[in-house]
Amino acid sequence: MKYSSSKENYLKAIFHLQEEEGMVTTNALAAELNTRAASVTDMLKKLKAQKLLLYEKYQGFRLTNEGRKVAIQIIRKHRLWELFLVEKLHFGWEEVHEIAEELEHISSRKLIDRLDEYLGFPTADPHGDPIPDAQGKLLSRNDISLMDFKINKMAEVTNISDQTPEMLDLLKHKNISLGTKLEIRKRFSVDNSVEIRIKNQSPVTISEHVAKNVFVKNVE
Amino acid sequence: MKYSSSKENYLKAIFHLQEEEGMVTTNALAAELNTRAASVTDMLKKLKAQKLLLYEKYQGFRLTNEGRKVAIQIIRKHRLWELFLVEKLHFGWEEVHEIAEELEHISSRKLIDRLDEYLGFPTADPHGDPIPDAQGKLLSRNDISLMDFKINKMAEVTNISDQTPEMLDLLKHKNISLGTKLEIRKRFSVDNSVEIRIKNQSPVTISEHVAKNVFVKNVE
DNA sequence: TTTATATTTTAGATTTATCTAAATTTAATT
DNA sequence: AATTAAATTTAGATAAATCTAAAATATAAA
Repeated sequence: MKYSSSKENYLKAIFHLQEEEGMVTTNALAAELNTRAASVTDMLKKLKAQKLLLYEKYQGFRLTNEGRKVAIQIIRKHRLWELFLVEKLHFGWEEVHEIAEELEHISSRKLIDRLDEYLGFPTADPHGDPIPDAQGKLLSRNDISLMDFKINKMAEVTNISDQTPEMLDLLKHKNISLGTKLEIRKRFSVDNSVEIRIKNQSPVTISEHVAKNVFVKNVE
Repeated sequence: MKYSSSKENYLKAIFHLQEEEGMVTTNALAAELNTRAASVTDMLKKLKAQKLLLYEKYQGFRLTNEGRKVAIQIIRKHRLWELFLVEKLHFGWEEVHEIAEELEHISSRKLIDRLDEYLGFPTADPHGDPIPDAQGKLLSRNDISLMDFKINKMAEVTNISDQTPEMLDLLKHKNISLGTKLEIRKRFSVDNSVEIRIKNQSPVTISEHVAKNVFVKNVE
């Protein structure tokens, strides 16, 4: 089945909000898609009619299995294209999102499977997000915000969720990038800032905002 | 400026018909785009309003410089993507057209210039058609239909304009492909068929239809 | 050059995705 | 529990791209 770019964007946004926020509301979805609540309601009805969404008015909504499947395929395409742009065309990881927003709607299944193969069946995109495989299996990310990570344990940076140039500038300055190994030395409850230490470097402090947007995983 | 995929398709089709047929008519354009004459008229008005087309009703139409420029950029994108699909993702040249029809509407200029670089600034796509450069300069194809080629002179196949599976099947069977060197031995005026001979092979006859769709260039 | 035919254009609908403003329903607060 | 506020949905419009059927224009044939 083929769906319009607009429908695909709705499915993807619902999927993401479901994952991250648990609950999805009409308003949240409107904000995410830069549109109006009324437009969202219109589309929810269409998605329901196509059995991509379980929806009763005023009672909330969630993706059907089919809707979820479609959303995951879009995410797969988005992330594979992002990786292609960074790895093969040497784009910066901060500039690929927008282009991938367009590329993810190219429909050919064969194209995306070939691209996957060409890239060596990668498991994560340039931001560290997992790439669903051809069967739509999405490895759950076992990473966690630095904000929530335990103290005095070695962590490895797997993901930066805020990709603004300002954030990237700060991280570069502090020598933090994907793969950086560090540990939390101290938390300051006044402002929720944390002091971290990168291997063989002197400790630095990062703000709550930064800590919330840097994701790490355990390193034994 | 950004134009809808539909507008881009119209511009491209007008450009192609202009090149190949000299004159473009509303009906021819409708046929090319698998749409109705009335729809074409509607769009012609919109293109005129955007100064992409010179058009007076009932008096015919042609692209403005701007319209031509846009069309050439679409063609550049189409051909670069086709080459990418064949060279990097190992698609057969007969299966890439449809996918490139979608990819050609991705808007990022930087993307296409990077792709161009990645492919080594190629000058022709997998069908032998020239790829316009970043400045929109389109090398004129110096090839000619086998139908019109002179007799008893060595020719090299540069292009197959009818890409249907039936045509490709026939060409494969007769050992004709891009780069094949052959010469015309005889023309039969009854049915406009031509007898050709590929180097070191016994002569074969091809129909008018086939000869019209196989393009060749001179070989000294 | 008039008539017949073919081509092109207009008029009026339809579909998809949007919007604003008003109405409805649910949730929160006194 | 009644009222207010917030969230959601409906009603009615709009813009883009398309369509069919009818009208207008141009071209070809008698």
